Amino acid sequence: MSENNLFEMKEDNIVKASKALKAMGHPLRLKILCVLSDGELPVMDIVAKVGTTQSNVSQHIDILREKGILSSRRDGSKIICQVADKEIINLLHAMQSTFCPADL
Amino acid sequence: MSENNLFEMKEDNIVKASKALKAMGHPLRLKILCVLSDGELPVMDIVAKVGTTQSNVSQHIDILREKGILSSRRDGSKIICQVADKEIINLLHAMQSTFCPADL
DNA sequence: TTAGAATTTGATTAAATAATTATATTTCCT
DNA sequence: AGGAAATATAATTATTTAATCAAATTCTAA
Repeated sequence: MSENNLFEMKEDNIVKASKALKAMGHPLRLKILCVLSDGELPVMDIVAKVGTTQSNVSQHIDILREKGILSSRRDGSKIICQVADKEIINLLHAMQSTFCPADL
Repeated sequence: MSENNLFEMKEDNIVKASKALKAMGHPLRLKILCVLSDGELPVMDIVAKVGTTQSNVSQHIDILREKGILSSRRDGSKIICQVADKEIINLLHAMQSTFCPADL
């Protein structure tokens, strides 16, 4: 009987999930998440790895933070960033096997 | 030794995945995928379920199709749509448990 | 072969997003 | 206190994206 669609088709759930997806669906932001996939890094290191300006990275980090996908803490003068939780890491791995199966 | 970031940090992989994510990261498009999560449906039925115009749905379906997330076939006068493959379904389930854990 | 349903396409306009540049803030160090 | 490093914010402009509406296709069935 369970005619149960994904997200129960509840508007709130769908909006929430689509916001998170949109946040991850920008090449620079996805790259930032990938760079953080095996550990936390200060912003300056992320900037060095992804190859754009500090300001640009900072703005994108903010977007990821707002959506709860990335978290950060201060350590002295640095802000250390990491993927928010293990669920997101899992999700990233699932995406890798979905979209880049050849690279396994 | 394996300093291996997700997607191997290859630009191509990242661009490809982020495009797919962006395609899913729109509330109407995600809703369409959810509606299709337990089976194929003709466009008109999708329109009825998601509540917007036929033209709008058609355009969004097109975007999903372009990115390989949704596939369709003709059956008589109708176009029947379905989620492209099981990997995508899995991904949608992973997203549900990541973003809507309360609803399990 | 024409009428009519189902779907797509195109044009227009409105709205959201992104990159850039410059400026501000915070913290550390001396 | 004052200067330098690390990060954030703001304003501007360019680009994308979305919704709407009208017109065009494609197919079916009579």
